[in-house]
Formats: sequence, structure tokens, C-alpha cells
Amino acid sequence: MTGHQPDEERIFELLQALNKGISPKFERCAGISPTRLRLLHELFQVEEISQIALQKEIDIDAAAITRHLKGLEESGMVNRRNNPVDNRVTLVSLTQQGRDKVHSYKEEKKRFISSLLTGFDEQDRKSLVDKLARLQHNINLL
Amino acid sequence: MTGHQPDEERIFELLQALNKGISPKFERCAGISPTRLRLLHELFQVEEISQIALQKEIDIDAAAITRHLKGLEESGMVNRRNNPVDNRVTLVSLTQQGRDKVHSYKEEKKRFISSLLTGFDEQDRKSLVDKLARLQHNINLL
DNA sequence: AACAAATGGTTGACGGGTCAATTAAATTGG
DNA sequence: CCAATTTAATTGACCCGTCAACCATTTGTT
Repeated sequence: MTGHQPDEERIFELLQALNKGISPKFERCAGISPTRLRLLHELFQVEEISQIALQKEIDIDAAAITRHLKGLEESGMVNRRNNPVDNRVTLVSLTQQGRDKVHSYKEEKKRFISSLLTGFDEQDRKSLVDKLARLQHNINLL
Repeated sequence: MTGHQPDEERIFELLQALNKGISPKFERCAGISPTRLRLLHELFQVEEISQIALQKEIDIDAAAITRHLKGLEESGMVNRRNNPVDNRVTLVSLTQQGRDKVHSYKEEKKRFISSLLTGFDEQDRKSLVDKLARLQHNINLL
């Protein structure tokens, strides 16, 4: 009634290894880090958004948001301005340049994900989504 | 012949989110970071090993190894000495204290992984291992 | 009105990873 | 045998995430 422990360990190791593999490769392929692309993607959809809302959407630390946006502003991808009706919040939006670049980034991302999933048919993907979602759910209970 | 893109994106997002969830929770539960525990676990099995061999086993940067082992040495978990037959290499081993602690760490890890996989039966685990391994394989081709 | 609490953002320090440059020791080859 | 190369380890600089402390502003209470 045992022999299941090895599989469990294996899953844990694979998840760790996968993590370590995906982010750097993605960044090399797409030319941007996954997190930054998620920021840009969100901005792409909403036109203008407060940092705090962005932070909650992306689910990342406030400090990290500040630094990413500072960087993105310096590289001309993003604009920031104070919300006139509440001077605590800063509103963020894509520049035209940022808006343009997001397109190519998204293309790269699509390509990357496709090659990540080469050999996976519809059923494989559904099954994987299901299991990953269950893992996610279990984690949140801890 | 489309509609598969959403699943692919979802898988990518889930993997990212999972990563972000697992490591901190693990550390909180087990009292040690996953990487450090992997180091200790390896040392536990081999009695004594060179840093370079350890590094290849764990698949991590040499700089990171140096710093982890420095830390573990300071906290009394690990011994290091020069290899008398080749003064370039440093040999690493668990102290008795380290050896003792590994036991409890491994228990915690087992518990953690089990709760991570609650609701997964034999078949689910096999299927998940299979798919994660295929992802891993695909990544390595990039 | 004034003081207390909550909110949004920034900064500094830290852990964990990478890469690039450096050092010391060993190995190789002319 | 000595010079060139390779190898193991270390260090510094950087990216990315966290948390904790702090500041400014707004909101709520009395």
C-alpha cells in the first residue's frame, strides 16, 4: 500500500525544476521577464490603472510593483501620473511605444508556450490544467 | 481548430502561480528552503562530496552553492575541508547535528507534499508525473 | 476642527538566483 | 621542465521577490 511516496516526491521535484527552467528560458526567448510581461499585458487591457489595483491583479508585492514600474517608465514603456482626485494613488498607463512592443512580446509568448506544450493534445492539456488547478487549490489551504 | 490557446495560457499561468505558492509555503512549514533541504538531503546520502559534484547534482550555480554552504557551515550543519589529493576541491559533509536535523526536515517535507497532493489518487499522480516530465523535456530543447 | 486610523506608495535590508571576473591549484603538451 | 590551459571555488554586481519601516494623504470620529 505504499510506493506512492516516490511519485509524490517526483512531482515536487519536477515542479521545482520546471520553475527553474521556465522563467529564464522565457526571458531569453521573449526578451522580457514573465512578470513584466504580465504587467504590460494588464496595462494593455485597461488603458489606465492604479498601482494598487495592478498589484492586486498581478498578485505581487507593492515594493516589486514600484520597482518594475520605475524601470518600465525609465525605458519609456509606461507613464505614471498622480490621481487628481486622490493624491495617494498613482495611475499607470502604457505609452504608445509600450503599446507597440506588447504586440511582439505577446507573439513571442505564444510561440514559447506552444513549444513548451509540443506533443500535448487537447486531452493532455485539459488533464494538466485540472491537476495544476487542484494543486493550486491545495496550496491555498496551507 | 483553435480554442486550445486559452488552455495553453492557463497552464503557463498556473505553473507560474504554483511556483510562487510552493516555495514560501514549504519554507514556512518545513523551516528550511527547498534548495537547502535538497543540499542536506544529498549530503545525507553520500557522507562526503565535493562542492562541484554537489552543484551538478542539485543543478544550481556555483556561486549559490558557495553561499549556501557558507551559511550552513556557520549554523553548524555542515563541515568543509580541502581534498588533500587535490587542493582545488573542498569536500563537504554533514555534522552530527546536521544529520539529526535532516530527519525532522524530511518528515516535514513528506507531510507537506502529502497535503499538496491531497485528493490525488495513484492514476492522477502517474498522469501528472508523465506530463510534467514531458514539459521538462520540452523546456530542455529550448 | 482636530486627532486617530487606514490607505497607497517608496525605500532599505535581506534571501535566493544568475553571470562575469578573479584566484589558486592541477593538468597538459611542446 | 615550463608555459598554457583547464578546473574549483570565491567574490561582486545585478535581477527579482519578500518584509518591515516610513511618509504623505485621505477618511472617520468625536
